[in-house]
Amino acid sequence: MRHRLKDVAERAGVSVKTVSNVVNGYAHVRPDTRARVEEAIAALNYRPNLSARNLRKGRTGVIALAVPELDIPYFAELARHVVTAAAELGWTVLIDQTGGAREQERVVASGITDHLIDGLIFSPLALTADDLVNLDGTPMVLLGERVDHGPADHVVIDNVAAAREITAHLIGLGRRRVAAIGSQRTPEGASARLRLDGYRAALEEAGLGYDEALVAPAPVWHRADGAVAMRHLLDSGVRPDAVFCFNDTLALGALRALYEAGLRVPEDVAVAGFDGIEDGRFSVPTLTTIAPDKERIARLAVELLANRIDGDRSAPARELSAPYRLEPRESTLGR
Amino acid sequence: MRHRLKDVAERAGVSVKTVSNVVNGYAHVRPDTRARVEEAIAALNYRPNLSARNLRKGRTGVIALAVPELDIPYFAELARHVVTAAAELGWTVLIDQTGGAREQERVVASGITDHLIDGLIFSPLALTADDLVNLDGTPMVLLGERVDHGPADHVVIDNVAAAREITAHLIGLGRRRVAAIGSQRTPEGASARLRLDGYRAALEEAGLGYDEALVAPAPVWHRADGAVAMRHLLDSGVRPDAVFCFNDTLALGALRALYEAGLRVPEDVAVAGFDGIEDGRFSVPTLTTIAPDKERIARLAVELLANRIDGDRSAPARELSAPYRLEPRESTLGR
DNA sequence: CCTGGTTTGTACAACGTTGTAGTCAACGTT
DNA sequence: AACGTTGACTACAACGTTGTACAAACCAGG
Repeated sequence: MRHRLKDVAERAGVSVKTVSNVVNGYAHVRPDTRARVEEAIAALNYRPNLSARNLRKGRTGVIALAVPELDIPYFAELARHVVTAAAELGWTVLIDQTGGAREQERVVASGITDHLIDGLIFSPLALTADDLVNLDGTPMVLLGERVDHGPADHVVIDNVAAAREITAHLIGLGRRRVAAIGSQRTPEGASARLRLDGYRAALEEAGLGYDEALVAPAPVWHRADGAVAMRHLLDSGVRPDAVFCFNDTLALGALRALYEAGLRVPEDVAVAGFDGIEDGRFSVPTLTTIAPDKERIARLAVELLANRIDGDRSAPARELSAPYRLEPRESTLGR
Repeated sequence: MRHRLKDVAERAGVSVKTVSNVVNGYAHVRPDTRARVEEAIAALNYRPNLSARNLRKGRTGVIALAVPELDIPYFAELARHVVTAAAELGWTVLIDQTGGAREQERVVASGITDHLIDGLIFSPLALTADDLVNLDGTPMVLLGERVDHGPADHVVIDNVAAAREITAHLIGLGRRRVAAIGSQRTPEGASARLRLDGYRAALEEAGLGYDEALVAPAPVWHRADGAVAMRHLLDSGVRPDAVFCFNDTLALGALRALYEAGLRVPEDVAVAGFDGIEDGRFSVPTLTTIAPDKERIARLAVELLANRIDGDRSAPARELSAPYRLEPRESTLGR
């Protein structure tokens, strides 16, 4: 049985609005009145109807987080932090899975969730800036760099610098044939492009040539794709002595393929990933990676969104950068 | 700029209700009227206000999924399937993280999400049947077996039989000192209790004694806890030749600890897990596990909830069982 | 050409909440 | 004693939608 303000009001012998005032913490309510109302609220187990409140206020208290897939650990970990950060500001998070499909992403971006959400935190894979023009004004914060300088707020990490740093780490270990796994030819694969740029920059800085044959594409970045790409590299006869995988799941797949091929990591081939997922701390061997500060990313995104929702919606788009850390582990250092 | 039924009505030269009828597919609208209205809807990019619709209809089209932690792979994978299954029935899923804390779980169960959701799919860790009496009628489906025969619908898998089967698999390989990792003494740890029962049953069936010293507790079931428990077993000098871990993340931690101790898997110690998470297909070695049919679990849960929401709310609680499969891999079979 | 039923459309109220405007009493100031 | 100010509360309307009740236009059959 659900009760309404009216039921509480009748029980407490006051007007509906007074109950509303108590619920919302309005100051000018006599203590004894407040007590009576609170007693009635407790007795009836009253809970406000959010639909009605939203209708009246034009706010829902819900934000959406759209990610490609929840069972990619990076996104799951990110989601956890977003939910936590949002909860601190009194928001509930509704999670959308886009599957990374452009059409689905466009539907989400154009507000499929309708008036149910106050704002959107969006980690797009396939979406381009063009797809974003059609927004009907729902505030949005983008994560990652796939949509370069679109019309919305961004939280990014410096993919180029991070990729360069981890590639330099491999080179610093004395490796000379450093492969890369995860390149993408599609115009949407901006993260892949940036990480490839960083990889290339590090090679050139070290005076090593860029060799197309050492770069293996991966249309999707799952474990299985990493394993396939690694096998492909080994079969092609190029014999790398190190691999930089553009994310951690690719790297875990690559580790698996190397194990199956009877190669030792890092003695024969050093392996590095990107994302800093929890798995990498327990894999055999543990995985060297670039660990973006996910908590910070989530917090910045939520704060940007809050500013946009509560503040000036026509203010120019902001771009904030989150820090990352190189975490060297067994897959490059050995035990 | 957001438009309302009224705006569309004015543009099409009809009443608000007629637009509403078009939007809701009401049959008796003349084709030319319908066309005019649809033109206006398209021109204004009209989207219904869900808060208002919900207020009027008493339905929100949103269900919640409450899980302990999203970055435990099992729950992330489950969440993905629930989101997919719900989408097919036109529902949006709101994901709640309870952290497995009893207080938080109670808050969620008692309807923190208020009138925003039509129903709840709940995978509780710490909650007991007593905590569930206070529901204000929001339909709920429980996953797992932590709350035995509570007042709500359940989707379960046969934990005892599954645990017995995988333990028997270890024994069938000739192992005689089969340890277990993940027991819990708290009254809430029902899954742990059931899996321990299955483990014990398999031992007795094989004529092997149950040895308390071979059972390592793990208050939480993360990778790190599995590693700690495994180290503890090794240090205690009991020297198992196989380990059944009560979930896969514990098992991955155990694999890691065995690797650090210089022991070979499965030659020295065979390892088995429970949950069938994706990681287990790519770990070194790959992980033998019990794989519950998560897609089926999600689908059954969504269907049970749908029946409860649309149908008779006072019907007796139903309990459905989902199948599982033993998946033997390298961690017990070798390569 | 009337009758009775169906089709197509409209007006109004209601869902539960909160913002605005207002009432009335108590208070302090001049 | 008359005044404005403040505190405590209430009545009413509105948020955008849809169910109910009804009116008008249309159709078929006699």
